[in-house]
Amino acid sequence: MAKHEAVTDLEGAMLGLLARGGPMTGYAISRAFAASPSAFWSGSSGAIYPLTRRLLERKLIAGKATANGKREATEYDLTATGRAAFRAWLLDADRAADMGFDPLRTRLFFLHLASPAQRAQFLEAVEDKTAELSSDEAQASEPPEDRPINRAWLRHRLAWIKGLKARS
Amino acid sequence: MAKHEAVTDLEGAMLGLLARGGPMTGYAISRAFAASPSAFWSGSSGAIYPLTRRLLERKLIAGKATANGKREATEYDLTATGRAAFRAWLLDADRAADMGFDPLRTRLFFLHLASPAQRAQFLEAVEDKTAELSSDEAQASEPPEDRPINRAWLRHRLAWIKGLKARS
DNA sequence: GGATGCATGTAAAATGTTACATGATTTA
DNA sequence: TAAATCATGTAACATTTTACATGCATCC
Repeated sequence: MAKHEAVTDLEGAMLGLLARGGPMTGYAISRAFAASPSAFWSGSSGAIYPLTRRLLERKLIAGKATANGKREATEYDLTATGRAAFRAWLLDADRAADMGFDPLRTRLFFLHLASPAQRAQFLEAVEDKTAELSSDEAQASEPPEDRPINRAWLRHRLAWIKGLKARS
Repeated sequence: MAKHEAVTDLEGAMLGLLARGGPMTGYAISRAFAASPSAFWSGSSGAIYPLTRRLLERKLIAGKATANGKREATEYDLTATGRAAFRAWLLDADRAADMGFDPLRTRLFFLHLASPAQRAQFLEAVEDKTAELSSDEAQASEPPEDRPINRAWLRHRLAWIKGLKARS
């Protein structure tokens, strides 16, 4: 698995979208990121279109003109090289085990600097908003395949928050 | 709370380090980020020194020359404005409730594309590496105040992984 | 005396954000 | 026919990474 095939997490996720539901237009990829409940990747056109160009240059994806009804568009799909790069990214347990960026965890390191009342109010608000993310309305915009994964993640996060409240 | 005081998460975390254990030199701030178990922020000098300059310009921190033994250095601490900005960042429940970036969650959306054997091997490896992060050796480099927070986070993550294995 | 740690930075490069811009098609 | 959605992009800007660079102090 050559180093020159290594992809970033955004690239890996984009290749994953194509592996799972491709071929897709740049616009569809953009919408998929924007629909994610995480605000971490905006899925803006300023991120997606330059990225598709780079992946085309590296021959990890290939474009094909299509006439979707009346509207013309370019749909992208994985090449064989792209599929290999995606698998290497997907099964990279070292990177998967990293703690990543968690805006709640980051704040907890400093939460003892706030008053007990502020802490309680904060945890209560975070718990409410987290519970909201599990609601059917919030999940309606997510792809059905993603929902159980996010649900399980949120369930464990709520358990964590409950523990924090009990110990605070 | 004026908009011009709004800080990013890296800025908030840096202000938090000073609020918790300041005053600190740029180098000490850099080491603190580098010692974090999360690889998300490298804490490189190329990130930290320009950031301290920006926060100085915004008057959220103030520098003071010190003679720490023989070695001369500049130590930074929060200003009153900086403390207010830190508190606004710390207690922002909307941002705290975001799902952030989780390299495992990101991969799970696509893990069904791998074979059952690959999936099992992957989850096993991630579980092992996650358990390692809870070990005393791994935690030795973290500040003592951070350890229980990371321990609890890792405990809930391990429960999640166990659930994934059971359902896979 | 050499390695390690403290301390501070810069330079080049890549990445990603917000905002701007255009135009076609479909739906209400 | 007006608004929303599809579709593609660029420009300016900020941030962050990797790599390079320097010099002093301390420990072995």
